[in-house]
Amino acid sequence: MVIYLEKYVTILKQNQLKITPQRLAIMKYLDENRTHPTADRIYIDLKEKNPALSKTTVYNSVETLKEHGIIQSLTISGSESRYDFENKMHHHFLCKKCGTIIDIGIKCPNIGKIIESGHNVEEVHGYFKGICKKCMKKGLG
Amino acid sequence: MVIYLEKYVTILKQNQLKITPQRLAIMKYLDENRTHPTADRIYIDLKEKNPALSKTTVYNSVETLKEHGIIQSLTISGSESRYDFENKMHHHFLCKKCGTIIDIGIKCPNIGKIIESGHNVEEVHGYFKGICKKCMKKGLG
DNA sequence: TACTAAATTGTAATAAGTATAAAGTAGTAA
DNA sequence: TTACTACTTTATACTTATTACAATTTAGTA
Repeated sequence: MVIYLEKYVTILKQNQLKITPQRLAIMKYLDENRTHPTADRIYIDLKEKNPALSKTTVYNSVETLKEHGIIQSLTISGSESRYDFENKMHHHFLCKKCGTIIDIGIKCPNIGKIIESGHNVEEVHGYFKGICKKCMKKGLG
Repeated sequence: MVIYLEKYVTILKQNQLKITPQRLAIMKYLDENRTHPTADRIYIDLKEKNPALSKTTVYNSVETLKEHGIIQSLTISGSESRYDFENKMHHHFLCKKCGTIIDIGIKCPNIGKIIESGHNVEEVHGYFKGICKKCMKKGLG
């Protein structure tokens, strides 16, 4: 059992963060659920096995993980933040029909230009919105 | 006086939208203030000259203008939507120090790939975050 | 085993945005 | 010009995401 959490323990140690069951559970959840969940979704799902979990802890934890570059957050849907265990640069596609957020494995080739112009770029977010392939096939587009 | 609003009247007519003083004021404000204001900012500034203005009207109006492609909205800062009279595709840079949102006049060259993969792309948003040129020069980076 | 700083928890507060219903107004047609 | 109707505006109440805060608990260390 513990062996499966080794991965997350290592990551927390590398970042000099305290190893708490809540952080481990959140990291495991995000690693295994690459659906870009909201803080509320994480909370509801993890509360099942850990009824003592507080929503504030979820917010605190994702904030900490984000600050250390362990996870990243998206604001694609506008109304709430979503979290992604993948920390390499990639883009996202939001389907307006089914709400699914799909990972788009491309890099932005424009960053160089922006850096050249004098800005210091720390984060890059590429969001596409429309109707996804599946919904198009169903004739929902 | 009226002559200056002609531009916005024409746009509303082209979109078969009713011409109301509130919509004209909001369009004029967004056209003249390319600072990507929030709904609240628009409301506060326009309320000065039109104390009867309602915040709901601002939300309703920007939503309508957005649906018709007259303006676009950004979710770069996470906590609230911002509005942009410019409706051509361009990207944005948010400075984490001074909060300024700078227009980046580049196009995303990746859209073709996403369309090829079967998705129907309706919106493209490119967000960069970091420290802007001005703040870097001030040594705030 | 005991200590301390950091993390967790529950509650309360804030802020952005939405729902609703009444009142007002723009566009149209007689 | 008038009257009509659908759409718009307004004010208020409500919802939802997130943050603030203070008390309690716990991880890491000596």
